[in-house]
Amino acid sequence: MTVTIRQIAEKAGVSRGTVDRVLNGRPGVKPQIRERIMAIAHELNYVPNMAAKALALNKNPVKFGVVMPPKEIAFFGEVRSGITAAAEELKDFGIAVEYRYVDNRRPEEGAAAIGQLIGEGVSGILVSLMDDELIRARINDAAAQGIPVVTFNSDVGESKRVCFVGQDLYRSGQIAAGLMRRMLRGKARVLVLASSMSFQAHRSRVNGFRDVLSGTEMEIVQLIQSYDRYADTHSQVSDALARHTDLDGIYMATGDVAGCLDAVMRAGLGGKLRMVCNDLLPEVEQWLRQGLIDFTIMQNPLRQGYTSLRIMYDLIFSGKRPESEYLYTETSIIIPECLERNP
Amino acid sequence: MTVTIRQIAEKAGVSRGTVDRVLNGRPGVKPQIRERIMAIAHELNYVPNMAAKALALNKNPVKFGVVMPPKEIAFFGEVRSGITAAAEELKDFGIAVEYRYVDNRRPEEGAAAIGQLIGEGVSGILVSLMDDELIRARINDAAAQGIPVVTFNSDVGESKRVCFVGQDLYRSGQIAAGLMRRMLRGKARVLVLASSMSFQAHRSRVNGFRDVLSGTEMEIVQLIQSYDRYADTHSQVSDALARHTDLDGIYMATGDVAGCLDAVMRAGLGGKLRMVCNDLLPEVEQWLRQGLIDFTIMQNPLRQGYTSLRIMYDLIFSGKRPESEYLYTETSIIIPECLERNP
DNA sequence: CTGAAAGCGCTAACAG
DNA sequence: CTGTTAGCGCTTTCAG
Repeated sequence: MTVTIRQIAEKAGVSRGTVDRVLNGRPGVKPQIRERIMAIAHELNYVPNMAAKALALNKNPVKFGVVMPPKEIAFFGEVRSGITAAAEELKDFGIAVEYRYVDNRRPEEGAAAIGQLIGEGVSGILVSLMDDELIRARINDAAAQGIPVVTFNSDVGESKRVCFVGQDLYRSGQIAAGLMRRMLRGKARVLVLASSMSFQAHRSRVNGFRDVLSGTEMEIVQLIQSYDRYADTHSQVSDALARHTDLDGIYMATGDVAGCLDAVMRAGLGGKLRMVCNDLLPEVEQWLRQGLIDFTIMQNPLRQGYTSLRIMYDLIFSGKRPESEYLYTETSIIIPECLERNP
Repeated sequence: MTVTIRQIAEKAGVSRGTVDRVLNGRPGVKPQIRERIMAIAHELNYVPNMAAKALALNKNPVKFGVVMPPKEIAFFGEVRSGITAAAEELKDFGIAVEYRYVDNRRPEEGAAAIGQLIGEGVSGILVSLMDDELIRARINDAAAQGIPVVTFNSDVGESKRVCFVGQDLYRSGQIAAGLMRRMLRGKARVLVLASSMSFQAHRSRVNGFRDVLSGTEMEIVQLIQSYDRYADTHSQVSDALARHTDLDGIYMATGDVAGCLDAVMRAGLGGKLRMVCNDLLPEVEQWLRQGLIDFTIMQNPLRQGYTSLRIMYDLIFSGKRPESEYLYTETSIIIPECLERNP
């Protein structure tokens, strides 16, 4: 029924060892034989048996490296749980995972970590780091040595990574707009808050939001960039609230949610404006429950972690390349009723 | 590092074969020895190696049975995809899956299918059938013979199934109420549509909805039960619309969405009432896009299928019982912006 | 009731 | 460059 390496060997008139070499791209086989074996494998529709592979690899498991921000940051803790969940499932299947936690504000740290992992002979690397020249260079180094890299949660654009696993930011902007529309029917005026439009990643959400609203009577009265700084956010939002007294809602695409909310409260507008933000930081959960924020749009950090490791596993063990360069994890709409713990 | 069956054997002064018998509850070992081996296994913290198990089982894989409505029903097609996805991942790990598609309106068919699978010697059964006495009896038969049963998507209450994998219906009702509140602030009057309140499953959603609204100024003006019949739904909703001219929204907990929507359209109220329903049938997708329905609350059929098979696998292969009797899959809030296929 | 041995499909180390 | 061999940890005969 299922075709094995041995059958290929017999049909090709060579030994299992040789077939193994060919199938795993190891050196030291005459090109002719190599081709013949490949042809036969193809013809017979050979699919390697994972269990057997795993068992044989048991002694020196394949090592994967992970470089990410410290797991103490709540969000990344979740991501890591996803990775460990996948690792747990695959524990018996010949893999080991090596984590490196780095300060994401210091690209040289991340780059160094990647370099180290390459040195240690890992077979693949998962990377969640800022989009920086140093990082990109190391990713390309790895790729050049045949070590696949998968970026997760935040992509490193233009690099030679195999794929990116994370949120579709543009879509999350679209969804935010859809929610606003459903709350504010017809003519309405909204404020948009972003940390900075100069990064592609930050722009995407705003673009998604804008594109959906462009077909409606709703209007974006102002776009605030406050670089994630509380004081900056607070003062800019306060100004905007004073200027646009007829405001109906605020979309916090990125940036400091606390600064924005405090400004709204101080202006005595708590609960009067429709507010949509992203992710589920503890403060946000509070505000959601209090009705100060209406919706938050969430990434699924757990699945981001889980998926990235599985992708890497499938890539290394079955040579299965991901279906697309961008693997978007679901983004979900959250209201407090989603969070209740029911009996 | 990792402890093997052989180490246990050595420590106990018996052969690997005996240890295997004990660890897998096979008969034919003296109670004393059995206990001693168990003790040592415990002490050494033995965890079986899945890959090895799988490989050894390769010749006669463990068979799982699945009894469910025909996969031609869109929803169940999705569920099945989840099951096959899990089966695919586990293909090399010593399992095979046998499907039986039955007409869910005829419990005797389902019961017969379960009986057959038991006869064929499956090691576990996944069941998605109506909550009926015949089904319950067969599930209990299986359980009595030591064959674990997992129900998915729709539970069979009071049966000896190991656990249920599916949606938290009460919560989906809560979420619906939460969405209504966000669209209709303050005083508002809503209609609730259900197919029948005499089944626990159908009641749950309505209860969740009602419980959330009970703390607010919103009011349920009427609860319609129309038993999933189009004509019935259409006429009852039409009547209700005529009677309650100040209606603000409709929650379709279960029941015939088409009948309800047609009545609303005919009354000239298309787009004027806030509407929330469940699941994503093709018609619903249409109406969502047209703005006739505001939100739909979705189960994740794919994950329901995937999870049930994994649960069964873990149960059989590692003896790991699920954490709870109820394994709820995420329920997500859908607006058309969630469905756009972006470039 | 228990032990010994063969084998699941693949890899790796050592010979040739 | 290629073949041979000895496992990986567990299950499953077949003897005893």
